[in-house]
This record gives sequence, structure tokens and C-alpha cells, in this order.
Amino acid sequence: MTDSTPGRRRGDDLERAIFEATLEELSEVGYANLRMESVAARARAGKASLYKRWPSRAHLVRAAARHLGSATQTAFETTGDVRTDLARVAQRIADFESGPYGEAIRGFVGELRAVPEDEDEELRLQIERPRSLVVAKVFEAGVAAGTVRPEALEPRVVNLLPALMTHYFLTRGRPAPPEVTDEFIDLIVMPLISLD
Amino acid sequence: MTDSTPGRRRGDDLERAIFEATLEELSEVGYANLRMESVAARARAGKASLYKRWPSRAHLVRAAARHLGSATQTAFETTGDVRTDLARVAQRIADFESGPYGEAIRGFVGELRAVPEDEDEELRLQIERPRSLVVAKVFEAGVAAGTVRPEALEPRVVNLLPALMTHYFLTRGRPAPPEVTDEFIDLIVMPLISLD
DNA sequence: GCATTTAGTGAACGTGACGTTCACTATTGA
DNA sequence: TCAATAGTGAACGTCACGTTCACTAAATGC
Repeated sequence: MTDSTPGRRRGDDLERAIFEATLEELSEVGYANLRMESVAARARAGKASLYKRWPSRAHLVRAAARHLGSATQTAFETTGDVRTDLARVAQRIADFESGPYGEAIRGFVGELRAVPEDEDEELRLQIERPRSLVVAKVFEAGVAAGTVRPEALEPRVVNLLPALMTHYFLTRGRPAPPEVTDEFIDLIVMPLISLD
Repeated sequence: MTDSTPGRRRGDDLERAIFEATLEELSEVGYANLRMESVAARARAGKASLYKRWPSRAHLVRAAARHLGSATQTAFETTGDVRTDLARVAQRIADFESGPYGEAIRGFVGELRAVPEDEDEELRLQIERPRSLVVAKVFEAGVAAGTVRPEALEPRVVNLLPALMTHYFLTRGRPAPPEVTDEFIDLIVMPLISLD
């Protein structure tokens, strides 16, 4: 019955509360200024409960990002027009990046070292895979309709638009605005994948 | 007379020593673990001398990166073959990224917020411009030789290979290896820019 | 329904880096 | 030669880290 003032949460309940607090803090202060103490306070939890679960801020944020990722799987239906679909995909990526997920990615990138941990790779894939699947779906529809070259299904090509969006976000501090997105699509992706 | 044990350096001499210490620290421990105290100690300088010049680690690292950037302007001569030249450009970018410059970029990205400071934009341009110039040179030669479409000179297209290299570096923790670079070139850039 | 085990709380602690300050000293150049 | 300038090094208060511990609430077993 989802009590609004639970006496003392444990296990998954508590974990969820900590994740939510983490994501809110990420949105508000960003990764660089995220404090374990603030997260604990916000979740009305003890710091010890955080450190019992995750050894560091980086681990906590990765876990929170994974939590958010798995909780946010929305379906994507193609319209039949590749150009239109790509713009929608790009918009979806931009929306993600402007929330806590974007800050989580930024933090994750900032702490990556030459030898990434397995957990890093796992989170990277978790971010990349859904995006690739959606773009692949769009390209496949285009190939079937005879407007897209089959070579567009190469993973590097499928990842091209997401990579450009992410690169812009990381190096500019905010998601690519629509004008920029349009250039990615019209000057790069469409010319590359279109038949003729 | 460049004494090897200078009694007490001041001004630009000291500043250079601090930059070098900063870049060495960046290479060794990365941005996330860079300590102002370590930089000061390495440069045999007082912490106060650092804080007198730059208000924070982020500013110091940006300044050090700018220093390195302006000190590293090597000429690039085209070979006449676009594919070959692009591979050389990519290799050059990878080399840069595996040194202190790469760590500086990573730190810079990690601390970017929604409203970047002017200094951020300045450094971004400093990194981007030389790369773009080199790629543009290659493309211009190709256009002149009739092997490259004139549309390749669009800034977004010129920046494509550098962006893909940087994106890989940021999200994987190390510069793109040659196999990956080859895919960027052969699956994306060359098909996009080639005249038939 | 009571006792036991498990898990979370909250305060306290030592540590390390932050960014600042200050008395002192070396360098500069008037 | 001396005053002005600039750097040093130690000390300081502060903050967040990550850990510990006595205490208490919830879950589990009998």
C-alpha cells in the first residue's frame, strides 16, 4: 500500500529510493557535484546503507543509470519515412540526454580510464543497444521499401547518428538542438544510406 | 641561461613548469585523480602560486591543455590519396588522445554543465579547429583531383571523422584502434564523400 | 506471540584534499 | 642599494570521504 512515511525500508524498496534520490541529485547538481551524503539524506537513508551496496559514487551512479535504463523501454513504431523516423530517434536521444541519464553518462565518461571495468562496458552496451535497435529497425524498413542501401545495416553505420548525438552532448554540455540534428541527418546519414 | 636548479622561478618560467607538471600528472593519474598538491609538489612550487593563477583544477587543466595545444602545431602534407591521408589524420588524433591531451579532454567533458563557460568553448574550438583544418585540406585536395564530392567540405562532414574518433575515445576509455579507424573510414567517410 | 536474526540508522571518527592565509625570502629593476 | 614584486612552505578551517559501532526496526522461525 505504498505508505508515504514508511517506518524503515529494506532491500529493494530502499534500493529504489536510493536510486531515485541519486537520479534527482544528478539532475540538479550534475555528476561532478554529486555527494554521497546528499543522496543518503535525500533518500532518508544512512550513508552506511549506500556503501554496503556500492563501493563508490561511480558504482552507485552506474547502478542508478542501469536501473533507469531498464525502467525506460518505450516502443518505437516506424512511420514508413526514414527521414522522419531518424528525426524522431534523434529527438528521443536528446530527451534522454537532458535528464539524469545524460549526467550519468557524463560522469561515467569522466571517470573512464584506459582499462575500463566490466561494469563500464555493461553500462555502455545498455545505453548503446536500445538506440542501435531502433535505428536498425528504421533502416530495415527502408531497405525493405527499397529506399535504403543494405550496407546501412553495418553496426558502425547504425550507430552513426547516436554517436554524433552523444558526441555533441558530451563536448557541448547540452543535447544537440534540432537544427544540428537536421544537419547530422541531411548532410551525413541520409546521403550515406540512401539509394542513388 | 636555463639553470637546471633554478633558485626561484617566476612569471612565465614558473607557469611553464606548472603546465608541464600538470600534463605529466594527467598522463600518470588521469584527470579524476589529479591533485593540486601533487602538481604543486611536482613543479616544486607553492600551492598558492597555482591558486593565484587559476581558481580551480578545471581552470588549471584547461590552461595546461591550451598551452600544449599551442605548442604542438605540426604540419600535415597530403599524399594525394584521400584514403591514405584520412588514415594518417586518424592516427594523429589517436596519438594525441593517448597522451595528456586525451585526459584533459576527458576531464573537461566530465565537468561541462548545461551552460558552458566561455573558456570551455574556447578550448573546444582549439581542439577542433586544427583537426578540421587538416581534414579540410585532405578533402580539398580530393575535390581538386575530382575524387571527392564538393559537399564534403561542409563543416559537419569535415568534422565527422574527428567526432567519431573522439566519441570512441570518450566512451571506451582509449583511442580507437586501427581496425576501428578503418571501419570509420571505409564504411562511413569514404562512401559519403566519394564521387561514385 | 515471542525470540532471534537480519538489515538499516545516525552519529562519530580519522583521513586527505580543498582553498586560504601569513610570515618569510628570493628576484627584479629603479 | 633598496623597495617593490612574486614565490615558498607551513598552517588552518572546512568538507566529503569511507568506516565503525551501538542502537533499533523489520522479518523470520518456533
